[in-house]
This record gives sequence, C-alpha cells and structure tokens, in this order.
Amino acid sequence: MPELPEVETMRRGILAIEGAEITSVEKVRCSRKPISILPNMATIRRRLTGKKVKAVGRIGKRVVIQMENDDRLLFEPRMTGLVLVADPPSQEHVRFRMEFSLGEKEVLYWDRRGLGLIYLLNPQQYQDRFSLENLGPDALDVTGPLLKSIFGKARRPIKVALLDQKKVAGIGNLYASEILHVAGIHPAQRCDRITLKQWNLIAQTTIDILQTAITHEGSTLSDGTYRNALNDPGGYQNMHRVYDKEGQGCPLCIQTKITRIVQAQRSTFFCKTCQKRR
DNA sequence: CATATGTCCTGAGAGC
DNA sequence: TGCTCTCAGGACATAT
Repeated sequence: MPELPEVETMRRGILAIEGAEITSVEKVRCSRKPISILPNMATIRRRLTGKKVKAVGRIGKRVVIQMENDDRLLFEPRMTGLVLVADPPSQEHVRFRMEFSLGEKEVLYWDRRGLGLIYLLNPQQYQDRFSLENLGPDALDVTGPLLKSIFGKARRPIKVALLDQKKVAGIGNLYASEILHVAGIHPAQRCDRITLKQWNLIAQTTIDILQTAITHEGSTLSDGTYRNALNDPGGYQNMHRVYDKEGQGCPLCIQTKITRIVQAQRSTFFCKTCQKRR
C-alpha cells in the first residue's frame, strides 16, 4: 500500500546517503521466492560499487537513488516493500542490502510479499520510462485546470481515474477515498461531469491531504506492514476519515454511516450524505 | 486511443 | 484446534 506519502517518507529516511560512496550491494538470500532485480546483480554491482550518490529522489511511488553519473537505482515497493536504514520488521523478508562509506552505513529493502521491484536505469532509460505518456505529473503539483485538462473528457468514475498513474502519479487506493471525502465528491461521479470549481477543490484537497500525510509519515494500516526507514509506524492512519471505516459514523455529518463499494476490484469508502453525485 | 480485467504474491482472518 | 478459503491492492500485460 505505499502511496506517495509513504514513499516520500522512505525517501526522507535515507537522505543521509547523499554524497556517500557505495561500498557494496548485495542480494540477500531469503527463503522466499526472489524479487525481481533488474537487469541483474552483477551489472548492478559493477555500475554502483565505488560510486557516489548524487541525490535521493522520488518519482510517483518509487524511491530513486541518483548516482554521480546519473545512473539511477529505483526501489518500487508496490504492496509491501519497505526501504529501511536498519532494524527490519523480520529478517526473513530482507531482499537487498547496500552499504555506504559514510552517512547511513546501510540501506535495506524489505518486502513481505515480494511484489516489489529493484532496478537500475541509465539516463536514457529513465527518461523513456517516465516520460509524461508513461507517468503523469506528480500529485503534489496538480492544479484544478491541470486536472480538468487530464480527466475532463474521461467517462470513468473519478475514484478509478485518480488511481491511474499515467494520468497523475502518486495517489493510491487509500488516499483516493480520503481526498474525495474531503472534497465532497461522489467516488462514482464521472470525470466528464465534474466542474472546474470541483477540479479546483480536488486539486487543493489532494495537495493538503498528501502533505499532511507526509508530515505524519504516512499511514500504517491494521496489518502493520508499512513502517518508516527506522521501522516506526506512521501516524496518518489516526486521521483517516473514511478508509476502512465501513459502518462507522462519518466524521463530517456524524449520523451517516460510511459506505463501502467496489470499483475496479478495489474498495472505495465514502459518505453518501456528504458526497453527492451530480 | 480509452477502458476493463486478470495476474503476481503472502499472511491475516473468516468459516467450518 | 486446525484446516481451507478469500481477500488486501501496487503496476502491468492483455483484451475489448
């Protein structure tokens, strides 16, 4: 479930490796099926060992370790991946380890389900893979007019559209429900029936919620999987309004109970009093 | 082109 | 109690 706030928290948690030299990279033997590391460990080791980290960034829901020659190592956590500086939740799910000359002495990649990816891209590959046709603008940069230009003619429900990373990068299933609740938009509302005024509201709400969630270091759900780089849980789950709250009172109107529906095989939570369809 | 559906994977929890 | 089954949702391949 790592979405933009959780991945941004992971990024910030390993910032101390900026300027450090990589002294080793290692695929950790683990009893589980190995995760995908591309192109292969020999190549990654050869191109990273002895090189300095120029910057630690984020693109959508991926952590990007940019090297001095602009090669980039990406961590894509998908469902259960974590980037940690030490102290993993369990040893058996540690998949990858890097060591550094200074700053944080090591960075681990941990992944219980193993759906995540680690991959190395040269500058050309990076540019191609994350061109605007492959990945939309970052969710922290949206505006009302931008959202209207991206989604304004789509017939899809707004909740489903917000999850499309080719359109906007960073929003996942949890924050989509939270954003639409605060914006007062019904999740099944068709994009092409949303007004500019509503797009403005969705844009502002998106930025507000994601930034607040970053401040609170993301959301750790009841399964406890997500942790920051120090293996501490996030805090934003205590501020959730609707996600995973079916049957509980809406925090806005109090009396109406939160409804759960399924859209594109994913759960959506909303208040049918506060979120009316046009 | 836009949109819809199936797939990967593990462990928690439900139900018997 | 212990087994089997379903479900959770990231991104992407493939189908319509």
